[in-house]
Order: sequence, then C-alpha cells, then structure tokens
Amino acid sequence: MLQEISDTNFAKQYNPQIVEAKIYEKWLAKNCFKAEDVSSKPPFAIILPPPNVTGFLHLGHALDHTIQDVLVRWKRMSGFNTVWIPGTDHAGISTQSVVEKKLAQEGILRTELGREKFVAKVWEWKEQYGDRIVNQMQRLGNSCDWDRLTFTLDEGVSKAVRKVFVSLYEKKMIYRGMKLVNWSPKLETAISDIEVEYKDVKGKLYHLAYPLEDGSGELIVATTRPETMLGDTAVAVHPEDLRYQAWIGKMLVLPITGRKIPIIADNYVDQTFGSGAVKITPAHDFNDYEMGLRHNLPMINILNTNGTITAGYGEFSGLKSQEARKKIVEVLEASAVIKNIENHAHSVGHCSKTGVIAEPFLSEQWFLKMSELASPAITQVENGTTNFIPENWSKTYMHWMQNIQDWCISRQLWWGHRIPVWTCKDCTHVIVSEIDPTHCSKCNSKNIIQDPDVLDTWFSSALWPFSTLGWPNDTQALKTFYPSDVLVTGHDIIFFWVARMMMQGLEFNKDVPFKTIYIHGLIRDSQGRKMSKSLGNSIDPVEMIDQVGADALRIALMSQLNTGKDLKFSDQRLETYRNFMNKIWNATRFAFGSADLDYVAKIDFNHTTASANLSVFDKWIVYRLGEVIDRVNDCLSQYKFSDAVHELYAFLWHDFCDWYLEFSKPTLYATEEPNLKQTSAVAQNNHDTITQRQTTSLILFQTLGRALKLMHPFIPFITEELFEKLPIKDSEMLVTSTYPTLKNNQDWLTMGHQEAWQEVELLKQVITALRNIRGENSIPLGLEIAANLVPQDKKSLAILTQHKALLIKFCKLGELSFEPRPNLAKCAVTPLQLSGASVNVIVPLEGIVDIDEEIKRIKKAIEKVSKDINLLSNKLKNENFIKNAPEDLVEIDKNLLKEAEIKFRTLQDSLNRLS
RNA sequence: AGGGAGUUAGCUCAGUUGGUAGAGCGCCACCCUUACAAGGUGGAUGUCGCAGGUUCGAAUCCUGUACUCCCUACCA
Repeated sequence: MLQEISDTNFAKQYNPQIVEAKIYEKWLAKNCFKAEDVSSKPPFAIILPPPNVTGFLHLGHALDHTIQDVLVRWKRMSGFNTVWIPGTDHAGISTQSVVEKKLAQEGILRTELGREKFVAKVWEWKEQYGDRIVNQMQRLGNSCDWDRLTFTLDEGVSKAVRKVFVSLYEKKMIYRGMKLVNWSPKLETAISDIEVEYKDVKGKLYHLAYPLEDGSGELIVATTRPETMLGDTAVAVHPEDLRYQAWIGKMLVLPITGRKIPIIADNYVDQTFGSGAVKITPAHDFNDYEMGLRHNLPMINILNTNGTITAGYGEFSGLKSQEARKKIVEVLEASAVIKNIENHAHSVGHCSKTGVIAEPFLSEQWFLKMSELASPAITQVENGTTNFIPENWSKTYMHWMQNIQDWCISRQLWWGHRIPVWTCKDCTHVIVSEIDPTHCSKCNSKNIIQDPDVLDTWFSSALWPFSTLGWPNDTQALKTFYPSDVLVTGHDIIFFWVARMMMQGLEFNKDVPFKTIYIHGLIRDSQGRKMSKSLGNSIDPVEMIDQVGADALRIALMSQLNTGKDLKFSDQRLETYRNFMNKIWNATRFAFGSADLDYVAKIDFNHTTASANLSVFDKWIVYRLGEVIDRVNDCLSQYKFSDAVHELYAFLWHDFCDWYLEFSKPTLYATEEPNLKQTSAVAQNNHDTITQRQTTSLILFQTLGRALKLMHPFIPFITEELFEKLPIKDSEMLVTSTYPTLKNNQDWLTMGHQEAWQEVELLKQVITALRNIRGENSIPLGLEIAANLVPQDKKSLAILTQHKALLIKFCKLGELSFEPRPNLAKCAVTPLQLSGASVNVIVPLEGIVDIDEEIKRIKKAIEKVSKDINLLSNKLKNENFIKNAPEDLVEIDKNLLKEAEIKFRTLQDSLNRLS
C-alpha cells in the first residue's frame, strides 16, 4: 500500500525551526553528551576555547565550534569516552570596558563607584548575559558536557591561577619591573599587543630646530608627535652619517624646557628619513626606549595615567596629548623652532576596546620570564609530541617562541584575577600567597594591602587545559582526560593562547596540554575582508540558524574548510546546503511513502539478505556506501572536513537520490499496479514482485540509516530527527549509536559487489546517452522514441535485456530492440565504451526531428574524440614514453586509443549517412 | 623590513606520490514525470598568474618574476 505522506511530521519542506529545539532538549534530557571520569572506553577530550561570557557568538565561533563538534560526535559514535568541556572567559578588559561604558550612560563613573561596587556591577552583568552565549552554543548544536561548564573566575580556576602565580613567583620567574608597555589612557591600564589595533592615520611631520648649546648652529629633527619633545633626552644620528660627524657628543638645548640633551650616534637611525636626526623620547616610544637603554639615557615620563601631560610643564600640564600638541606647535611656531610642517601618513596604535590612541607608557608592572618556559614547549613541537595541522603553522609558533619576550601579566583593571601579592605598610615586607593573608608574616602587622592590579586574561586562559579538569586537585578527570586530544583554534591566537598553554601545561603537568593543534582559517566576508563590527559586515550565526537551520550552516561551513586557509563566506553556499537538508528530508519522506514499512519493521538493521534476492541496484548502492564509509572515516581522521562533506553530498544526492531511488521506483510502486506491463520483466510473477519490493524496501532503509549516521556529526539535528522516525535502527538515539566503519559493517557490506557497480554504470551511461540524444535534438518528453541498443559483447546484451522494462520507462521509449539494423540512415548514434563493455546507442530520427541538430551533435562528439586520438597516438608513437612509462599505463592508453578509434569510426559512419 | 600563504571555469574553491583538468553555485535550453521547483534532465565554459628548467610527460617538482593576502615589526 502506498502510504499517505501528508502527515504533518513529514511536511513537503524540511522545517528546522520545529525540529532543532526539540532534538536538543532530548539530547540533554537523555544525558547524551555526558562523559565518565572512569570508563573502560578510550578517552577523547577537547577543551573548548572559552568565548567571552558576555559576548555574542559570531561566525568565527560557529566555524570553530562546528569543527570541534564534528570531531566530538564522530569520536563519541566511534566508541570513545568523549568529553567536550565548555567554558566561558571573563575577558577582563573587554567586559570591564563594556560595563563601564554602560554605567557611564547612566551617569555613573567607575571611579566614583569604587572597586567593590563596580565589580559587583560586572558580576550582575555577567549573571544577566552569561546564559546568552551558552544558549547560542546550544542553538549551534554543540554537544558539550554542560555539567562541566567552567567560568574563568570560578573558584577552582581561581585556585589554579593563584597556585601558578605563587609557584612561578617562588621560582623567581615572576618579577616586578619598570618597563615601557602599551597603555590605554582611557582605561588607564596596560594592554596586550593583541589589544592594540594599528590604523593608518593622516598626520603631520613637524621639523623642529634644536639649537646647539654653544650657539654654533641648530639641528633639525623630524617628529609626528611634537608634544613628546618635553620628554626628549637625546637626539640621535647615524654613526656613519658624514653630515653629522662633528656633531656627535655635542649638547643641544631643548626648546621650552631648556634642558640640555646630548647628540648620540646609533645604527638604528635611518639617514634617509627627514633630516637624518631623530629626537629620542625613551619613555614614550618603543624604539627610543631601546635606544635609551643602550645609551643609558634618562627616561622622562611626561604623561599621567589618563594621558594628560604631567605637572611641571606650565600651561601644557593637564592637557591631553592632542591638545598639548596643538599648544606646543603654537608656541614653537611663534619662536620659529618649527621650520616646516608636511603631511605624513603613518600607522598609529589604538586601543581596540575604546578606540583611543594607545600610548607607549613607562610604568611598573608584573612580568613573567618566558625563555625558560619556552624551551620545553619548543622541544615538544620539534619532536612531534604535539603536532600542528596544517603542519605549516608550527613555523609561526616556532618563530614566536624563539623570539619570545617577557610577558607583562598585570593589568590596572578591577575585573579579573587579583594579583596575590600583599605589601606590609609597616615593614614593606612582600607577601605572595595562595590564600589571603590576614597579617604580615614578618612583623605580624595587620596593616597589609593587596596589589591593586589584576592578571592579564590570558594568564588564566593559559591554564585552561588543566584548570578545567580540577587542577590543582589531583582529580580523576585530570588523570583520564589530560592531555586532551585536539585543540581547535584560529591562527590569530597561536602566540597569545596556544603557545602559553603549551608552556604552562609542560611546567605544571609535565606533559603537553594537547596532542594535536588543529588550526583553521578565519572567516572573511564575500569580499575577503575581516568580519568586524565597525565594518558592519559581521554576521550573527543565530540569525542564519533562524533562516536555514543550524545543520545547513554547519555543513556549509565545513564544506569550505580544507587547508587551514582563511575562507570567504557566501550565502550561496548556505542555500546549497539548505537545499541539501531538504533533499535528505524528502528522500526519507519518499522512503516512508513508497517502501513496505510493515515488512521492514520486522527485520534487523544489520540483516544480510541473500544475494539471489537482491537487485543489482541494491548490490550497487551497498557497494557505493561501503566506499563512502571508508572515505569519510579516512577524511575525518585526517581532518579533511570538506572532502568528507563532498563525499557525503555526492553519495546522498547523486547516487542515492538520483539513481538508486529512481531505479527502485518501478519495484517499490509494483504492488500498486500489479498488472503494470513494466514489472513483468523485473519479476516473473506476483510473488517475486512482492519479495523484490520487500528486499528493496529493506535495503533502502538500511542504507538510509547508515547514511544518516555518517552525516550526523555534520548535521546532527535533521539526522537525529529522521533516525528517530526510521522503522529499523540499531540504537534508540543516533547521537549515541555506532558510527559506521568497514569493520563494524563487514557482514552487511558483503551484499555489495563491484560487478554490480559495473553493471549499473553501463545502464547509467546508456540512459544518459539516450537522454542526451533526446535533449540535444529537442525531442519532447511526451514523444516516445524508438531505441536500438547494439551491444558489442554478450555480457552487455544480457544486462540490457534484463533491464529492458526499466530502460523503456526511464527513457520514455515506444520501442526498444537489441538487434543490429541494416538501415541506419537518419539515426542518432552514440557509441559507448566502458571497461570491456561496448554499446552503440541508436535512435531513428526519421520523421521526428530536423536532423541538423543531430549533425551538430555528432560533429561535436567527433571533434572531442579526434582530440583524444591525437593525444593518445602521439603519446604512443613516442618511443621514450613506451620505454619509460609504467607498463600498465601504456596498456591503458593503448586500450583508450583503440576505444576512441572505434568510437570515431562509428560516429563518422553515422555522420556520413546523415549528410 | 622579516616570516608565511595564495594565483586553476563568471563566482567560491578541490586537485593525494608528475600520467589526457574537477565540484558546488551561477549561466543556457527543456520539463510542475505521483520524495523534493529548496526539484528533474541535458548543455556551454579553463594556454591551471607569467617566463625558464628538469622529465618521454608538469596545474603538480626546481629557478626566476609579477600581483594579492596574512602575521610580526617599523613608519622620527
């Protein structure tokens, strides 16, 4: 009985909206993502790079998370005790600046609120928005073990942070020092290099004249930041610059301040730039700072923490640097110190959180010595304990590790891990402790105060691979899941995060934190630009999920992911895979509508049908599925995600839907019309028809079930939904069922045969040839044509004869014969050659169509085959080719030539008859 | 400036150890054929950036070169 398929569960179009939420609930309810700390299964662990707790998911996260989820789901189904640990980051500077801005809008200043109240406000903010990003991750389908959700300010993680800090401090690897750092005058904190954004700015180049102390002349220096002259402590020239040989060592008088500064010589100076003399401000420029250290120059800080000029500079004091610049230029112009002003474009670092110009600022900070930590981390990558995929990124990693600088770990923020250092007000004793001290350990005074700074966010991130597993406690989770298997992240944070995790993992757990580092590209827009809020080209993945569903988004992303290169996102691709979801949906819908469900429901998912009862199409699709199972597992184990997607797409759409379902239709529809003429060739009597229908129904669902399993890691929602509906399966839930492999499908796959593949291939080609003749000659589908198929070998004849009814139906034939005909005039001819088999496809055109189109078609075919003949015969004439090429290749080419020549003659004959 | 990567169909990209160039989208034509028009069938499209070299044979290996992009640094 043909089933009614207007069931609302099987709408004509797949609607992810009603499916996805329901399925995710079910996964959670059944604890499908839960990992065991103790298990007999081998472990597989991935730690999620924690996104900003109050942030939004962006498309980059969607890519990053989908890769992890694909791996996790694949491994979970492959029998591993799989854990994917989710977490969120407090994102110190980011979150603090957002909340600060928000409060400012309400007229509340952070500084007025005070530390304690402000931090409380941030916690409120976190409580309000903390769930949002988790919800977004769930919309995407992330199969994380949510019971293990960790926040970087959780008690356990905080304990880990303290322990690490104290330990490194005691090893004298953490020290306090006065250095030049990037500074945000708005946030009044040191910021990391990653938080500095360089932008091209149209500025001016000011040429200033500094007079010599002895009055014998003046030296012109060029600067883009004239206000920094207040802090100049030297002017430098190149030691080999002939113009200035006599000047080196002399003293200049700094205008305005009247301070005396020396002329020094340094190789850093570019003789060709400006006047070849450069003013040196060690406290406000990184190069000048280095030079200052080299020449032992005084470092004069002229800025307050908020970026204004310090006291003692008269009318300039208290001005912001831009205002100070204006004022100083006025003064210098009036006194003719400025000789010239020209336009000058240069790039200027800005604070990425607030947009203000970042100032190099001399301040006292905490630093972590890196060289000792770096060396084992270098070794472990060199010897392959941890390897990068793609391998190339190890170069980037090495380059940074080998040139590593000490890390400024302190931030003048309130939101974050407070530095566990206290100073005794009475005896200046410094206490560094894991637990908050109540009194000075030296003088017992209770008058102790904690360092006001917090740690750089990346400090806690660096501990993530083990702090999430309970370290410093000696937990079972740590034993089972450390080191984790794969770290998945973008190449933009190899330095800031990956390298630091490597170092801390090795330092505190004596083992690498992960065995494989999979680096993916960054997502760009369709024009190749970075996605950013300011460009307005960033895409909210949740918006896309609303439109096309999470599955379509996930598989679209994965289809584009191959080499670790950056990828351009296009919504065309999204549509392609939205359609693909619909195709899968409808293929299943067809199966339900056409197969013998009552029969299928009684049979086992792994039941193997005897070969005699299988149609060649059944054998063929099983054979193809075997190939796909093998390739997809292979692709996944090599992180070739796009290859896996293309393999699955081609199988499901082209093999399964385009051919297998179409081939199966006559059989599946057979009981509906038992007297249908076509079925008589397939089955001799009604009994056989029913048996064949049952068998095909079974293979249909067995194949579909396995295909759903194979696709599940990429498109978890729709596959779970459809799997749930299947009349047969080997597991209640797809997510926790077994991923197909050649091994676990060994018996079932014996139903497939290579010969079946060849047979079906022949039929496909004959059908395609007939369709081509029809199409190219514009023969309408309503017009039945006569076809004469002339096989050149017995095997082909047998195959074609057996499938006569099917060929008639597929190609809308009025008549089909297999005997060669004497009169071939006015016929369309297509000679087919494929591995041993050979068939001439002939369609009489007399009285049906104008033969001009056919002449065109044949000429085109002749042209093509002539090219082949030329190429092959030239190749085979070449003695060196015969001599050097492998024998089998020469043999293949000889056969190809033979076939091409036969083809050519047949086509030429037919052309002669036509014209 | 140093390091890395790319250049293949109109677009986005595949192309494993050298052996007659592939996919998806788009395009053209014809079809509402009882799973799907988010569909079906057929078709067109490439001097593989350029120039050399190695080889019987190069998109693939080597050298040079042009252009693009990314990272780090710098831009007085």
